[in-house]
Amino acid sequence: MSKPTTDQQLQTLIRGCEHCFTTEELEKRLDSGKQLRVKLGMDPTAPDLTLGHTVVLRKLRQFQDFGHKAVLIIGDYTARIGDPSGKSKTRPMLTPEQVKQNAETYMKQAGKVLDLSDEKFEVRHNSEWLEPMSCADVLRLMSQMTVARMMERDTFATRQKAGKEIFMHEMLYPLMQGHDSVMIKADVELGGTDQTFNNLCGRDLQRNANQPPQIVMTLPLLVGTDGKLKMSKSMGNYVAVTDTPTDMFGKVMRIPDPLMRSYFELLTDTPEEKIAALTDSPDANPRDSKEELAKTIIELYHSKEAATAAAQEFKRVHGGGTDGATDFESTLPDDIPEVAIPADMIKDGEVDPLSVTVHCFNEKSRGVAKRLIAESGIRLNGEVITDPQTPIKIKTGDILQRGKRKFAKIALQ
RNA sequence: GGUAGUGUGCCCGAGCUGGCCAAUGGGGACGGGCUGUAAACCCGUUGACGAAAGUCUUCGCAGGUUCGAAUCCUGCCGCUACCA
Repeated sequence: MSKPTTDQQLQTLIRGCEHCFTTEELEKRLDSGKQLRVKLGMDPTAPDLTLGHTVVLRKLRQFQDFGHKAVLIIGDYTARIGDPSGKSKTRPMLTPEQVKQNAETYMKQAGKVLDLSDEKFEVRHNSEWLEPMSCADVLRLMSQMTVARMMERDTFATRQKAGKEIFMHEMLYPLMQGHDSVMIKADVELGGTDQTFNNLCGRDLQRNANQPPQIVMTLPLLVGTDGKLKMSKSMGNYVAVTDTPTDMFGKVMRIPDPLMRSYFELLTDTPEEKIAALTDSPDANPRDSKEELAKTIIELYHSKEAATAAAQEFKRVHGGGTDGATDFESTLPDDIPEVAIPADMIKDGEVDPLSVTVHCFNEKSRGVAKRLIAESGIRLNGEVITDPQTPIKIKTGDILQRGKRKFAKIALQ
């Protein structure tokens, strides 16, 4: 394939971005023909990647495909502050070992999207230059920003308004992140829209350091499976890139319909016309469109076969209008975790319903198990358990079910 | 440093003229129903132990008053606002 023209690159790169500061600069920089250094910051505290992370990673990959270099910054030093965008208060200080381990996991997972070859990928830790800074260095850094400008930042502004505390050191975060850009001479920095301020900071600092300011491209935040909040691990509304095909399928099928379009746009390469046909057309059956979405995503992180298999399993388990095979056995998912039941829990082949429930599903007390049973939420081989008192007969291979989608395969010991 | 206010269960937030408070309400979460395991909607549950009666632990922390305290008093700590 011949080298794509500046214009082709530009069109592809801009697509899907929320903002680009500025497109003209990007065009000029691409036109120079040199390999651009495209920066992406990574927080070493959250090693499990979600589809939310992949939105930015996919963009980075596009740059790589055009021959540019991805520069991953591991924010091992900035993690000590904690990004003020997050709500979490004090962050535990990470040991170098933890950072290393987290970074490895990250890379392993990011590798599903990125090209990790040396000529297109570089990793740096920001402790490399932040750690040795003297107080004078920090003063110099701080003198480049005014309080007023800092307070413009939405998270600071809203917190201020809400009467929430803001700590001085938090204001250092954007500066440090910007300083990273200076140190690695970034041409472009990518990030979610919540990073806009931080990334723009880099432009100012670079300008002051007589560097051409980086182009800042921000990508939309992926809404989580709950349909409301930004996808994040802490909110539990995420799909992890390491999720099994079955899990991915189930989670994607459960997203609210209106989210389909953005998922297609941000997470897949599906061409616009097809997206329109699947999501906007009145003929499109939303269920089928969503299945298509789920399969497309699984293909990206697993394989085509896995995608098809997951779809079939889903149909079978949830009886999506198939041949009426509704007996209990045939509607079980494939991968039910096996739970060993300790011998002392069993008496004459019977167990106390409360104990097994707590044991199999890790409930936090017998009280919640009791409630679940009272609410007809616990089933043994498809039969609802009605009385928490009556011991139940149990044998290896039995299926205990909690709610709609938690299962455990009994294994007596 | 001064003055005023405030600190409640996963979160927000009532209660605070003492007992009827394990503590109203909302959100979230969970379970059931309806569905396309979507959304919306309806019903229910949401401190621990107990079959239950009941018992225990919980309203920033530590003491005190009282038959009895989330509620009153004292000290401490945190947060907020105004003033300095």
